Amino acid sequence: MIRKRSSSNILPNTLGELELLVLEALWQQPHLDAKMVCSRIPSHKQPSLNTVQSTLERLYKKGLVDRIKNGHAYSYFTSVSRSNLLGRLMGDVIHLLHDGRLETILSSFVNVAADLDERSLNDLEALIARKKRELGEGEGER
Amino acid sequence: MIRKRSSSNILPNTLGELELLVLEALWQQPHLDAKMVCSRIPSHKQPSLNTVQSTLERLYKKGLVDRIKNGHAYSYFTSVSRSNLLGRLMGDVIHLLHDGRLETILSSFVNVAADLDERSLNDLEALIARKKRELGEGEGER
DNA sequence: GGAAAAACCGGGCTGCTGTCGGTTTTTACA
DNA sequence: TGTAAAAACCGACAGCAGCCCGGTTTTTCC
Repeated sequence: MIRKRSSSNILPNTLGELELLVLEALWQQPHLDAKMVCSRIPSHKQPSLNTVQSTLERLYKKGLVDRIKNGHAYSYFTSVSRSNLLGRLMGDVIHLLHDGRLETILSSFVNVAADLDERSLNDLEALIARKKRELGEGEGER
Repeated sequence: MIRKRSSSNILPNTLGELELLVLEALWQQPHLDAKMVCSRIPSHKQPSLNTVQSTLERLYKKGLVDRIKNGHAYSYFTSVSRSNLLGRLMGDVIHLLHDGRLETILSSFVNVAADLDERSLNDLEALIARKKRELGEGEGER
């Protein structure tokens, strides 16, 4: 019997359902204390205050929220923006599965974006154009 | 005590480390039996044959690999391409975190792609152009 | 100093993956 | 055809992460 290492989800620390709801609440309205966060969870899945506190604690340890003592209670706020987190998770997924060929990544993304209408594609083009400009200016950086 | 629902990772069925290694092996060389898959796992984390079999079974239930009886043993092969899976996972992440504004999604992605050089951006542009053309043709569909 | 509120601690439960051992079924071959 | 090897199948346990909360301690604020 060896039975040494175990588990290990390849995307480290994926989000749980409640964790997401909590983040959602804090993105919508930063600087809430645990009680406030709790009251902003959709009523049909209202957990207890303690549960919310556990969750906030875990998010804090993960670095997704930060907090400051505000009088008697902690005041929580997200330390990453929504698009920031989205980018991070996409980065994880990509890193996990890319095979070195950019084509793979790009076409996957464009297919994901396939549901999007034409305007979205235009938006994407605009963003790319901007990125290219930045790339051109900043040359030797990074 | 209520203690009803529990857990629920918001991204359902994320991949484990071994699962990924197995998929990797099958992408590289489809139609392997369990033994073959096992032998293609990097030696520093060689699991037992049974472990690999369990993993294949789980991947099968998840619909990520398929198999056919080939003589005495099953022959396994992936039922999703790498870029397909990548797209699916990205879709999950996006679905999880998008806020309705496309800008959020797109800018996240482009930032992820920030590491990419100019040629990548050109590739992406080309893909978008193609997508737009498809969109133009297929009009009233979907 | 005492009550109320918040933080903290610890523990139970679930679901998922990794890890196999042991048993049954199938195959192949002598 | 009978038997040994190989593969599938079954079931079990460990570990971890997330959910869920009751109870205790600490802090605050009159």
